[in-house]
Amino acid sequence: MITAERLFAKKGFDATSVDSIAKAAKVNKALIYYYFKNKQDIIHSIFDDMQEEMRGDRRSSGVEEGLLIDKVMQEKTFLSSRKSTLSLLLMETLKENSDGSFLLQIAKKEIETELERRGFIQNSDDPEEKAKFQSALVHEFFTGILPLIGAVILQGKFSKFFDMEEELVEKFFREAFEKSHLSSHLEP
Amino acid sequence: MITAERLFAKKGFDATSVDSIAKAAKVNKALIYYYFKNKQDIIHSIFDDMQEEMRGDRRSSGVEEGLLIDKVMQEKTFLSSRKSTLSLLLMETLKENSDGSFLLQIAKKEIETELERRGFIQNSDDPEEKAKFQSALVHEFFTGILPLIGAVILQGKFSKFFDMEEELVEKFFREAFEKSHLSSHLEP
DNA sequence: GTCTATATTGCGATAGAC
DNA sequence: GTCTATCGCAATATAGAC
Repeated sequence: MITAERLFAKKGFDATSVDSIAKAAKVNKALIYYYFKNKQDIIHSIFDDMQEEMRGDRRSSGVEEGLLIDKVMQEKTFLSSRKSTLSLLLMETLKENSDGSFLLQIAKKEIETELERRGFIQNSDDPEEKAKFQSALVHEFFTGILPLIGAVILQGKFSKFFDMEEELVEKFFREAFEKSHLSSHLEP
Repeated sequence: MITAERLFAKKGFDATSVDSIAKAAKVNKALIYYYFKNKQDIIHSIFDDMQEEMRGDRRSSGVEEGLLIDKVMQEKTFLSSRKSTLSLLLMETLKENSDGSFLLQIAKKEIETELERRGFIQNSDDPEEKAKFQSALVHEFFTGILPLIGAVILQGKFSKFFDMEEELVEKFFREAFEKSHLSSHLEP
């Protein structure tokens, strides 16, 4: 499945044949159809796995102390280990056909955990509290998660295209993210 | 071609057959191959058109005065009119196979124009000046362009998923973008 | 320039032996 | 569970009449 994931990320889901997956994974194609109902089922399983992994509290390994930006960059490093899945997830989300629920589901979980930790109240009856929560939700998704995912996926292409060392891009991204998103965190 | 663009954005490039394009555009399939060398040539033409359109100074119609955030939201409205192309562009950029040059080329043009307007010096011999420019480049791309494009493409899905009025999402995005990206604009 | 018809290949999916 | 062989179809692309 990890082979399929890599191929999907490379050429896109629709341009990747089950034949090529079987060949790359050195297994028989019929075997794939023994474990997966059809091609869609493969990508579906990949997304399910990702969702599961995000649910698990990998943050337990992280330090609770330290600068916020350090935690974010640690999160970025973790996401980088799932770069292929993220690419694929975003690609499929962009299709108008898709409702984007896989990506948004994962983002929702991440953001809500984060916001509750910071003292925001979800599902409040007070319209003002609710608005604050929604505002923070939009803020986190569009100026937090999106740049982060974008950096994970596009940093390499960016550094090649602009002929900059990847470490330099990483450093500048760190500064930019801290100055823009992190410094604009709202109080609940 | 605008029909092809819409279908590509809907199901993705590879999942869209030339047959379906011909049918949707109510033209003969062979006619498409008369005007375009092959399927790739269609998407290539779409991207070329986009690049051309971005080169044209549509900004001439915009006001020079007014709040920065107003200009940005005006830019966002313009980009929304090219939502399909943007989706397609981003989808193709995400493939590891792609070098992402189409999207980055367009972004480069946009950012460099913007940065020079703000007094940054490109291609300076002074390493400090150069670093400032590169830092701003990273800043603009990852915390400026990316959230903007993301909002154009995903705002609709976001509002459906979280059951919020699209106008409300738009309003919160405006606030978030102003507080995060715009307020962190660096001096040259 | 625009159409019909068709060549040709590649792909998803399955049957059935072991 | 794992393999070979193959079916059926859909997709890209072109030939050639008008």
